[in-house]
Amino acid sequence: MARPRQFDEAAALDAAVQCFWAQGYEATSVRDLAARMGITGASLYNAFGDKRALYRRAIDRYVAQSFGERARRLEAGLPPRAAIAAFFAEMIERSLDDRERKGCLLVNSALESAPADPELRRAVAAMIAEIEAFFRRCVEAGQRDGTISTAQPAEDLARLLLSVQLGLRVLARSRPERALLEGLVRPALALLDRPG
Amino acid sequence: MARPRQFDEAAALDAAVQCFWAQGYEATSVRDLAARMGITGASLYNAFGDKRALYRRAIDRYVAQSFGERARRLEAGLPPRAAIAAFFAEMIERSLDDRERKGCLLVNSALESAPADPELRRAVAAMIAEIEAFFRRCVEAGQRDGTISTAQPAEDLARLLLSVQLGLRVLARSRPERALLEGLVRPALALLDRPG
DNA sequence: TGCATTTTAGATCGATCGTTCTAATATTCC
DNA sequence: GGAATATTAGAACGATCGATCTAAAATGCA
Repeated sequence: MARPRQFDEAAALDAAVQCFWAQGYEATSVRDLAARMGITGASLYNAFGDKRALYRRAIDRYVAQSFGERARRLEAGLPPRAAIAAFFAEMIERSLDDRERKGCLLVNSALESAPADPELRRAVAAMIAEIEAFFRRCVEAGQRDGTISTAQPAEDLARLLLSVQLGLRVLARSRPERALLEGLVRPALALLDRPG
Repeated sequence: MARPRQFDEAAALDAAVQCFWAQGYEATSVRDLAARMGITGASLYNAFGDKRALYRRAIDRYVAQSFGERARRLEAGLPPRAAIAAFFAEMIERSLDDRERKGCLLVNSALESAPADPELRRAVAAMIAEIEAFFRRCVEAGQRDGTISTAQPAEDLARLLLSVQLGLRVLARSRPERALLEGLVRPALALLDRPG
């Protein structure tokens, strides 16, 4: 019927992720976005709606690619206790390799857009709940096969791991020091080994 | 020699704290600030320099009043293990009372202004290090008097507590649920009790 | 009281914000 | 090939951004 889209929508979305990730929502202008995405403002609005809708899609894509991929891979390939350890180890390496100090887009947007947009807030909360659910599945499986302590309920241990992960992401943006990050993960993992 | 300042500088700074706390740096305009502070734009620039300098002073004031006050009070009035527990308990209550979901201004600005302003970044990192030092003093004192486990080095335990605190602050903004926050603190405190 | 100095209020600066509009271009179906 | 339609590029919109300027008002010291 009509002229097909000339640019690669997925690649453009990846570029938008980079923008929002590096600068945050407010500090990223639509002109920044269009330039990095290699399209014009009109095409951006035509293809993605408005800035807010693009942000939402960028977050979705980021979470699916970074957390989703890692959770699936580790949960399928490693025993539960090792999957948790590997999850944190990968996060530390990612954080230390992050020269731009971008941190985690999900954590960033959890803070930046908390009060403003209720719908986005709910979406972010749901994504954080998915991370919690990953930890919980690992802890429960580890408790069943005896590799993780049952001194604390799986529910609470998963919540602790979640908060450690979020805290690590915050800390890494401010002080990306290996000793600091590895030091805090050590006692968290030791807690899982506690006899009970 | 000249006309004295007509407005209360401390009160104006408190109002600026409220603005930056609720909306973040980028989303707060100088006009917002001036209106909430009860002064005009010219007075704001005259008394505080520019928006960035005001932000910096607001963060300093916030940290001195919220964390500084609490750390001094708890460290002086409670045994170390109890001081840590009380610190987290107060933080949970504050988070659940926070209807505007403002979270912690220090954590917020650790993420929002991480890449932009190196000087501010260093200042925020130093303030976070002060929180770490508070935890470390408590853990070391508790290990000396036998109320805190020595199975993990005080250094690592303090880092874990720091990351749990930061994570709790992030989580509370997204999901301010008592069961969630209390659940994650429970295993963190249990780790301190571990025999060793 | 009068001079020096600072703070005030409000207009105003150029730049940039998110968004939309106007044409021109390119494509598919008939 | 021609009509219909979507996408393109770029100008343009009003609003708002951080910051400054101009006077007028108000104070402390002589």
